[in-house]
Amino acid sequence: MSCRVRNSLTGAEIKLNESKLLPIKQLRQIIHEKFDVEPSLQRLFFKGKQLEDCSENEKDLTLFDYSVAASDVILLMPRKVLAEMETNINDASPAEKVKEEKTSTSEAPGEGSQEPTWSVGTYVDVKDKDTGAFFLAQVKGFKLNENQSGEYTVEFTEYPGEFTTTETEIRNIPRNKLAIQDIKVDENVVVNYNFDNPGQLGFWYEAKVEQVKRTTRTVICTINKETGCQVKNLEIYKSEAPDFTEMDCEKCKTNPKRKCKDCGCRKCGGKEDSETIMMCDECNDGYHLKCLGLTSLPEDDEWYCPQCKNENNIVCAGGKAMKAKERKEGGGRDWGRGQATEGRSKECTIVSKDHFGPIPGIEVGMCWQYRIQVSEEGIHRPHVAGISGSAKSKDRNLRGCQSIVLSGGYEDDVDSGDSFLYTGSGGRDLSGNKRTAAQSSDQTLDRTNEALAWSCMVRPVTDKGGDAGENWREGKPVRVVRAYKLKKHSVYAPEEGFRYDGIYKVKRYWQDKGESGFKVWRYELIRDDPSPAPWTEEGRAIIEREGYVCIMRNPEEKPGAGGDSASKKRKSSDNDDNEEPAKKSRKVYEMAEEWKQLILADTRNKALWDQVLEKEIYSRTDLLDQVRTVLTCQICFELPNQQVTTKCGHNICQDCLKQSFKNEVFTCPTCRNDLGKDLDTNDINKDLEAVLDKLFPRA
DNA sequence: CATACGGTCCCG
DNA sequence: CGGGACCGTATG
Repeated sequence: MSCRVRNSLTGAEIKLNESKLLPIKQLRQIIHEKFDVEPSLQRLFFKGKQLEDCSENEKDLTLFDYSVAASDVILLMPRKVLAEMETNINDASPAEKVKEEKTSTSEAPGEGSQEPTWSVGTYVDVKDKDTGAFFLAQVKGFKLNENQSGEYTVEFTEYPGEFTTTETEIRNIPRNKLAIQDIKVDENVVVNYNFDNPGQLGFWYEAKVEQVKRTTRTVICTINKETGCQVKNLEIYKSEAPDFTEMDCEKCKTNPKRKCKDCGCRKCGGKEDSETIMMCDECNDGYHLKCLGLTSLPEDDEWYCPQCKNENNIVCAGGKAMKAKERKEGGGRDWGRGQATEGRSKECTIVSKDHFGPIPGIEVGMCWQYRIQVSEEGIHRPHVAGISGSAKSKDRNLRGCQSIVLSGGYEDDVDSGDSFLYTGSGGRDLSGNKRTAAQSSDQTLDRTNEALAWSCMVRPVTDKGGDAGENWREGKPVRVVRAYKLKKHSVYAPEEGFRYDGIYKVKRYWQDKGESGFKVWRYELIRDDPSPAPWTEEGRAIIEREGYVCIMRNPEEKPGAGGDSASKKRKSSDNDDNEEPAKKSRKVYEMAEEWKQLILADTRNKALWDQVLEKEIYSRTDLLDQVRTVLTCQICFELPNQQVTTKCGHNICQDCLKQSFKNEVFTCPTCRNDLGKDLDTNDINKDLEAVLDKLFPRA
């Protein structure tokens, strides 16, 4: 056995020539000798696990127990005895004058009298030169080096001794978690990643986003020049890198005081008056208005720098359009950017994919702008298909159709509200990558057609059809959604979007000759739902009372046009004092009174709830997203279970917390505050539990 | 791998 | 403004 141990903070490594049965206790002794770190201060990691001396039944654990193989590397993270970390952990107020401390490194600032970005005493994140990961540290001193850039002395919380580092290696502690929709390609973010064992908890790194996969809520990014690192959405924070490092300029090290044409104005190199720097929509280079000879912002939405304007005789709308042209010859069309092809940003998990019957939390009359949202809610999962279900499940009870959508796409459909005639799918020529087409052949009783037949209580299911007669209610419950497009054929269609109309049952199914002349499968469904239908007076009253409105996916966008003009012409300036002329009133989501009461009752999380409620929220989904974002347990990255609320105002699963304490990690996983050993891990926040049970009902 | 009652932009 | 072409994506 010849594995290695690496000291994560110094980068030093030792090679072990011991047996696989080396007890962890003895490993600690070896490390003590070689690295001079006492066993009690050693935190040893392997494949995301922290090595422990013995198992629960007091048995000594060995390298073998952790499956450490030759060529593997065990990481040593020395732990400094946690000094009372006092206050101001998150108080990284920039550019505060350094107190005239006696620190050996503190010299009289040079003539430029550059001020430090971080003051002495501040807790910050500092990049470890060896691993590239960021660790909590305290600023101890500051001076200017010969290159006129700042040099700091810092002390890591978990490692003894002082280190010098440069401004570019220091960040404010990240504390803004990013929702998946707020993560943009090419942006810098802070992620938790484990190089040895991706997917497991690791260290915090700064990463550049390559790709956002909203379907799986994961992000592919580049960490330490290693591309393709996959990170779960909930582990991603906004980078707190100071503004001037946003591009990480190679030339000037993004020093704000130095002129640089790469990261400043292309013409003069200056970085002052950043709010008057315009960015070219083609090459993204910046130019001062004054350097262009302009006094005000141009009227046009797009703007191209002199170079790009000259290079392209036909001014084209930037990268996107160019790419579309490259993709396909002839015409240069630009498809596939719409909601139809966007993919899901989340998946309903409160019920399984093959769940029959209503979805907890989804009421008759609720309405969404796009099919994809209906899919996200778990009501009707397929993206395009009208019938959801399978007839091929091993478990006969799972054969059937969970849901259908009435979209008016089949001419043989007849809608009478409380009952309707539905047409099966297929019999269409979809070649040429189409999603719909005219009937051009006979439909067969397979796939989803067969599934829908299984929803009728008649057995066996055969291509002779079936009629349940009086017993129609014994069929499987089918969730029914009506689309606005149905308006053409039916008065029961919603005004806009896709509306959940409740449970229907398949009374009978039979083969018939369709209007097209080809054979189609037809189904009669009858409503069987305790909630009144949306088109009845009673139903309308409920919709009114509960405030169900069509939930828009992009509330910012006008309902009509699809034009997207990201009008961030200017470089982000911290305070936009030129207020937009009174925004059009948008429909804001009003949550049910019952929810509000429960939330108010959770007084321990008042700050957190205030934070959620002060945001502009447009829909129930929106609200749940926000709640999920602020409440996610930072250890397991799920919504907390049996959660304990810390004094610093964060929520952790009881089990996660206990495990953390067992590993002698006593810092809050969210803000790294010292939780102290006196936090009662049995003090479950029942008030929060009540809210979570209501907002995220379990199946 | 084939299928699918979306959604968008282009064009007439 | 309406119809045609056709894109990515979830599902079985």
